[in-house]
Amino acid sequence: MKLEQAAKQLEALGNPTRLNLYRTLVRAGEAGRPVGYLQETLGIAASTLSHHLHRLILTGLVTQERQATTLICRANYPVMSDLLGFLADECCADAACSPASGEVAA
Amino acid sequence: MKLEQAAKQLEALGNPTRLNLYRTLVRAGEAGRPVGYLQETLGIAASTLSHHLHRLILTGLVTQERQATTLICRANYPVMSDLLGFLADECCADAACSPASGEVAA
DNA sequence: CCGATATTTCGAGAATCCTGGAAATAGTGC
DNA sequence: GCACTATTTCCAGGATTCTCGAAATATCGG
Repeated sequence: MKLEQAAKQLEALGNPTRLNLYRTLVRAGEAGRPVGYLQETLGIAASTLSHHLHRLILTGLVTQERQATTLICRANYPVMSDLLGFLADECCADAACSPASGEVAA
Repeated sequence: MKLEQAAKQLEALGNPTRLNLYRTLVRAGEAGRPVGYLQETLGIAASTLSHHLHRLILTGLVTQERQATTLICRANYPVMSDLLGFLADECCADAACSPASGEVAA
């Protein structure tokens, strides 16, 4: 079910700490950010950060790559793009909501 | 804080029942749907629906209007549009993410 | 192999959420 | 005002979340 997955991703972003975390990663771009850097920047316990990071990774919104002892985290753009696509398609909120995909009212 | 509000709205949508509910309202368009209709369609207890509806209304994603004894619920497009705007602006996930708003990496 | 650094897992407490039934409230029509 | 329908509020139980500290794990440099 696509809806279930979208809900999970929205829920993952629906927490101030995680949304802030995700935003930080998006702004970091392709370079990504090490976990330790994020921990200092966000000012939360390492275990707490690990927990939130895990949730974002589970939904696919964030990926990790190991570089020696540090883990680099990156925002996974395509997944977010998919999510926005779902919202536009299923829950279109724009005035330009054309009846392109799926019956509008049956 | 805009981030706090965005997180609240994302959290409101981050539940399968509520996302489905919201989608139903979006598809209903300007006509909206009465609470009772939603309750039958979604197949959940009236009190449960009322609870979820309340959350969506608190975040501004849904509005209600009374028509005699029934309450008509409608998706509040501008709020969703604002939310998508925030995501595009702060957490841009598109390849076309230009460095228009805010420093990209400082 | 050992010490050092980076990160996760474990355990736990407080808070919040989700769900539904029962009772209360709001509004209508007579 | 009264019966009636539509909806919300109250209550409660079970599940999940959020947060952190302490301990465990992983990787590197020597």
